[in-house]
Amino acid sequence: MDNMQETIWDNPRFRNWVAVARACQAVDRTLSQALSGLELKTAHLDMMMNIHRHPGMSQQELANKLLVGRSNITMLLPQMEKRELARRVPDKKDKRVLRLYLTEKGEALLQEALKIHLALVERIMAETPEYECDVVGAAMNRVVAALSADDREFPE
Amino acid sequence: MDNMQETIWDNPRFRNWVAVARACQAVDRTLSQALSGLELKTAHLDMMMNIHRHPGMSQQELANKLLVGRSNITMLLPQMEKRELARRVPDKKDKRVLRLYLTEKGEALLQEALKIHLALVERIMAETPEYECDVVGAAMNRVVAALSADDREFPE
DNA sequence: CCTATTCCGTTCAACCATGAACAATTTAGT
DNA sequence: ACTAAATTGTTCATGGTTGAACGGAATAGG
Repeated sequence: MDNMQETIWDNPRFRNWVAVARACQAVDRTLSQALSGLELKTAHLDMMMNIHRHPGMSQQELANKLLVGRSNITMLLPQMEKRELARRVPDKKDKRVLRLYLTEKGEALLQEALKIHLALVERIMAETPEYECDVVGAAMNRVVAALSADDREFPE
Repeated sequence: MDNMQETIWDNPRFRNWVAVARACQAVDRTLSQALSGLELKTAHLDMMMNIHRHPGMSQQELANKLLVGRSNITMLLPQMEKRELARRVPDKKDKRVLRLYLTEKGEALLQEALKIHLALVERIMAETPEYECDVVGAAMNRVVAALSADDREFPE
């Protein structure tokens, strides 16, 4: 009768999601170590990846994409500006917003970091055939969609 | 010619892994909010899940499973002891180790938290057929295996 | 038996992330 | 035009996480 509490571990969706969370944490930790040679934190890399993909985005838009608070962006940006990896340009139309761009130095460092990141991803996915990777990615996109449906709009 | 820098986004493994990391972060954030009603943090839930599955484990073993430092366990445990959710029992054989157990109150709270967690997982996985969930879980287990192969032993 | 090494848990200082409160600016309602 | 509400970025106090250094305890090798 007490096996009711055990039932949850036999639930396929639950057990498999736990595997996802576990893998994600392990990869994050490994990536952090791999990036230490570039004096780069994963938070900075995530920012640079998004600014690279969407030049001129505001801090608010960046915070939404990274799923963090605006204050987080405010705290992290000065470090990147001092290293001359990114710039904040005031918007002409709206004097409240600052638009973000990567410098040449930032783009160069991003490429180095992406090489490391790509190498790690290919190592952990080496045993997984490409069509299975697509199945995984599609499932994860549905996860994000399911959450953004209720929570709020989720721009892409 | 500058499309070389874009190539990485076209890499299936990289793009799909980014989706995994994104989904994981979104779910973590949503779960944190969902657990706030129980006055419970995800870190505490992870600890309780592992202690429930492996009663009598040491703090060191717990830290290894959670992929965190030992100090993290030391900082978190007193809060749970004050709430009478867990106990630390000195080992008779080895006076260095403290063995961890959940109290009745802890087990009860864990069941409540797992209901919330399960409901969330089933919501985000609702659109994904069960056999695809297994594909995802198997791929993630290979990820952990690939990392633990080089880094260190990874007990399960 | 004695010493060196290893292991477990703790402490502490430094670093990060978070969310509420705030000033400046824009937008909406009337 | 004018006030009220909403938006953007910043500041700050709080709490969480980390890694190095430490003391106590067990183990290995003479």
